[in-house]
Formats: sequence, structure tokens, C-alpha cells
Amino acid sequence: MYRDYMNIKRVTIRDVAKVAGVSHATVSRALHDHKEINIATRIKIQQIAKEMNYIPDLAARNLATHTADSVGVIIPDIGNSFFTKIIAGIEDYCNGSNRYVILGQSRYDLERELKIVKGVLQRRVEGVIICPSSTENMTKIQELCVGVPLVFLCADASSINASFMAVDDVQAGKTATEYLLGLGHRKINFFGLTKSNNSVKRRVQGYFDALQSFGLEADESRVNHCGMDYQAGHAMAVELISRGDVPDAILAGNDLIAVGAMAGLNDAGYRVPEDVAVMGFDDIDMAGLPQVALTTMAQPRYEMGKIAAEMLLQGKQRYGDTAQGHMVEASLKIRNSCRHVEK
Amino acid sequence: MYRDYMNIKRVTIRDVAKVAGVSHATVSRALHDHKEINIATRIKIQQIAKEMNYIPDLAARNLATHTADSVGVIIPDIGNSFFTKIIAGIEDYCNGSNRYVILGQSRYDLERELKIVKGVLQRRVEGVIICPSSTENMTKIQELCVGVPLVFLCADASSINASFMAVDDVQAGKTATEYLLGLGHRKINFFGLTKSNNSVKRRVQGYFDALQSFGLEADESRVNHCGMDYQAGHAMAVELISRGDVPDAILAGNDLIAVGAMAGLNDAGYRVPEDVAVMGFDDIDMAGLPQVALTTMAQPRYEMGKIAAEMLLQGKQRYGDTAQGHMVEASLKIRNSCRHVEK
DNA sequence: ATGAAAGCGCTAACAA
DNA sequence: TTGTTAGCGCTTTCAT
Repeated sequence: MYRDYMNIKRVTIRDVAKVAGVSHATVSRALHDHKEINIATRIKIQQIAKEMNYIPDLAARNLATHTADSVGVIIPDIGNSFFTKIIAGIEDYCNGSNRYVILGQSRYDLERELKIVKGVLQRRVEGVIICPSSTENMTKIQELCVGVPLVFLCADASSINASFMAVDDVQAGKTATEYLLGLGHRKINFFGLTKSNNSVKRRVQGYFDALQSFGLEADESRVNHCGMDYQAGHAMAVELISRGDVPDAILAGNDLIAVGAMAGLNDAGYRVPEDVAVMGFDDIDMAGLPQVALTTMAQPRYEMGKIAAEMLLQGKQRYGDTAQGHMVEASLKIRNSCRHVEK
Repeated sequence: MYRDYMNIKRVTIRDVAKVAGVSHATVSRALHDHKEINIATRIKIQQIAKEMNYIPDLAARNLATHTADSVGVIIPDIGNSFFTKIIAGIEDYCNGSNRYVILGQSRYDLERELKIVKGVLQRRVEGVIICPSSTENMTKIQELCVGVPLVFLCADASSINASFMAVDDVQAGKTATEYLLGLGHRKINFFGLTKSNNSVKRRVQGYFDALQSFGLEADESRVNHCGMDYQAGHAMAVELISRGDVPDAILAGNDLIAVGAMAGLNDAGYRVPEDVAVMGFDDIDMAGLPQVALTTMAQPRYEMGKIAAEMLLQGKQRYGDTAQGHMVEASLKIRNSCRHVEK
């Protein structure tokens, strides 16, 4: 039924006890530097344990103590360095306190995401940090996590009273769009998971806000629903071109899309930024390459991961607790993929 | 002493049993679709379990059955998309069989790496897959993992009789260098963790082999020991320039270094490939961007991860078992960062 | 300072 | 078909 774990039996606390000629309880005490123990026996036991290559079984310990020592981290796409930097932040915080990360990848797939949440919960995590693939799933996730600390990352969860750590995406979308507008662009298309993803939806909202503040009419056909990766951005750009509907500027839901769009534009003979401006969100490593020089809205990814971990593990955010929301500002990073045009 | 896991007690198999009016053993059977159970009670119990939001505790199950359901994956740097793609391969294989990945990042730090190995071992992993940061640590890792399936990734472990999945780095280094040599370059510098990292050491060996086959004398001062990231590549390039020792070509230990070196060269007014050729290893996403167009030795990263996971979980590679080694060829990916010169 | 015993949540003989 | 019991490796009272 289950998978075999190991034929070679690992040395347990009892094995050590036998060799040391004490009870296993004493070994447990010795290993934990318990105060009420003879210092000589403690040293002896620790010595023996080491010689026998004793490795404690944390699963058993956790079972006995009702504790947990790992946190579940669920992100949409491990191939996107934006998330990867977030994980680095979480990891660093966790390693500092000897906790480990159990990783899950939702691939922006709602079913899969829910399944993974269940999966990590079964594994006795101390809490879960999740960048939800969609707004729709957030309530369900919250319900699944009853009793377990939970913080949403990169998603505003204030409406469902859950803890979160996010960038002010509405503001970020607005700032980005205003920048493009200020440069003289008028036909601005938005690329991304504009219908489902929490962050992207809010960025689109900011995009509309900016249009409105410039007295411009919003054109729904300019928000183009597509995936969140390089390929999708490339394909969407190519599609627009083949439709003969080349915009002044493309505001992409993330940098991966933006870079893909740039490539698609280039392939079709359009120059960036001369012919069309391209802008993204996140400020991933790629964006900063001199050869790419993508103008983008930067998010403090590493810090966001770190703070989320801190919120989770210090605050013990849990369903029913007063939710805690951290909202930080994204910052406009001007590089060379957008330029001024006369209108 | 330990961290609190949850105040809200989770519903256990016994809680379900009480409600259903059966013994907890029956619940266990029902939940596992055990054959010897009344179909009506089975359905009833499953129903109740669902209503009560019962979540099985896999730690307890594993303890009882001597099984494990997660695999430890240890890589040097999660910020490098090369490793990230490997993880994607492992993840996909694992998710297919409902296993989870416990992640660790060594940061090319030997102490840290060993500590992480111990950490995942304590967490009852079914096996460990590791991209070792150095050759030196490999034996130690092998010793730590006695009794637990282990496969080295991106490192030739045949000399210590351990299982591994790797690219033929010697050949890859040779092919790369010969390509550069064939282009007319003579002063070729090698960047990277040339003294410690298994892969890099072997690539350097191939580099020397190629030099020799061209009847050229190896110049030790042209192998420059530096970190494995963008910053390190950038810094090393700048240092060479400030030394007034600009080479014809730079062969970087990985693409991140190569891209960093390109940027450093650009910053100092040198053009790639006109003034100096730059080449890397791995073929990460960045390398493929039209704006970067880095010539590199490509490795089938995703597949390597997948195969490693398969080796680990099917073959149950363990210390003492006949080790299994998979060696695949890297392929030369010619783009625009190297060009022909007259000598 | 140490041992004996109970129990964490679960599975798996063994009985009934 | 179901319940009883023991036990996985560990911690933690409670005695001694």
C-alpha cells in the first residue's frame, strides 16, 4: 500500500539507550540538554549517539509534542524568478530557525492549487504561505486552512479578512499606466491573466483608473487575457500584429510576458521602444540586463518573502485571528523599453 | 521547548469513529478503501469524515508504516533558473505520485550544505537528490545518507560509487573550448568555482584537454576562480580589464556568470562579440533572449530532474546498492556572443 | 538524577 | 465485517 521507507533500520533513541545502559527517557533528556540530568551521563550519551550516527526522527517528535517544523510554500511557477526570490526570502527566514520549506507549484491551475494546499496540510506544516493563482480560490484556501496559520502573498486578502503581504497593485497599475500616458502613448494594451489572478486584476483596475484620470475612454478590447510567461507574451504580441492592431504600448502583467512581447515584436520587425513601448511588473533579474533594459514596476520580492514568513511564524495568523495586512508600494523603475512620443 | 503547532485540535480518526459509532480501525479501513469492509459503512464513514473536514496526519501514518512521502532536494542556488528547471522536473515526477519536495539551498556553502542534508534526513524523506556545491562534500554526503536513497545531480559520482545523473562535463568543456579555438580565439579565460564545484572542475579539465589538442600551452592564470552568479561574473570581467589583461574570449562556468561578464565588458566599453567573445554553460532562459543571445552548452535540465527523481524512487539507490550512473551529452548552442576572428 | 508508563495519530496483526 | 491491541519513535508526567 505505502512506499517502503528503508530496509536498513535507523538507530533510534532506544538503541542508544541500550548501548549507554540507561532508559530511553534519559537519552531524550540528554539530547535536549535537559537541566535535571547528570552532566557526566549527558556527555556520555551525546558521545554515544554521535558514534552511532543517531538521527532524530522529527516526525515522531512532532507527533509527540504537537509541533511542526516546516512551512508549506505554494507558488504558481517556479520558473519565474519573481517567485524564486520570494522563496529565497522565506527560506532564509526559515533556515534561521531550523525550519524547512515544503514546496508546491500550482501552475496557475485552480484544481491543482487546492490539491496542493491539502497536500501540505497533511504534512503537518506549521503554516502556509501562498501566492494564489486566482482570486476565486482564496476563500476555499482559507477554509481548508482552518486552524493553521496562513498568509497570502502577492494578493490583497483584506476583503476576506485574511492575513496578507502584498504590493499595492491598483496603485502600481495606475502609476505604470500614467507613466506610459505621460510619455504620449494612447493605445495601451494590457497583457496577462486579467480575469483570474488577484494581482493582475488589481493592476488592470489601476490601468483603468489612470485612463479615466486622463479623461480617456477605456477600451475593453485592449485588455488581452493570456498566460503569465514568456511564450504567452510572445504569442499575444504576434497575434496583435497579425490582426493589424499594433498598439503604442504594451503593459504586461509581469516581466516574463513583457520580455516575450518584446521578442515577438522584434521578430515581426517592430522595434522597442521606437515603434512600441513595452513595460512590465516585478523587476525580475532579466529585466535588469543591459540588453533587455525593461522599464517595470519593481517589487521588493525578497523582503516580501521574509516579511510573510515573519508574519506567519511570529503572528501565527490563523482563521479567526485578527487578520494582518501588509501593503507596500511598488516603485517605478525606468529603463529603456519605453520612450517619449509626440502626439 | 518546541514550537506550538496549533491550539485548535485537528479532527482525528478517533473523532470520526466516535461520530460514526465505529472503532477507529474501521475508519482507517474505510478511508483506505480496504476490501474487507462493508460498503455501506465505508460510504457512511467517508461521508462523515468529509463533513468533519478530516485531514489525515501523514506524519503519524508514516511513523506507523515506516514509509515516507517526500523527497529532499538540495541545490546551490534557487535564484539560478538552471536549478529551478531541474526542480520543476523533479516536482512533476513527484506530484504524479503524490510526493512532495522538501527544499534546501546550500548557496555553495559546504557547512550549510551538510547541515541541510542532516535537516532533510531528520524529516523522514524517502530519498535525497542533491546538486553538490563541491566535490569535497560528496563523500560526506554519501556517509550521512547511509540507508537512504541518494542521487547526485550534475556531478559525476562514479569514483565514489554513488548514483548520479550528470552531463559529461569534461566533454562539454572540451567542445566549448574547441569551438572558441576554432573561431580563432587564443587567450581564453575560464570563470567560475574552478577549485571546488564538481561540474566546473570537470569543465576546466575539458578546457585544458582542448587546449592541448590544439597544441597550446595551458596558462593556469587564465582560470579565474569566482562565484557562480551574475555579480561575480561582472566583477571578474571588470577586474581583468582593470588589470589590463583583456582576453580574446571568456568561457564562463555557467550562464549567469557569462551574462554578468557581458555586462561588465559592456560597462567598460568593450563590445561582445566584436572585442571579446563570451560563452557559458547551461542554456538558461536568459541566454535565449534575442537581446542576450548567449552561445552556450545546453543541458536538458528538466529531463535531468525527471530522470534523477525516477532513478531515486524506482531504483531506490542506496549506499551499498550497485550505483547507477546516467551521463548525457551537452549540446553546443550557437548564438551571437562569439564570432570568428583572424589570427 | 533516572526509570516506568502513557500517549501523540495512525496502521496492522489478531481475535471475535 | 468489525473491534481490540500493540506499536511506530519520540516526549513528558509521575514515581522512585
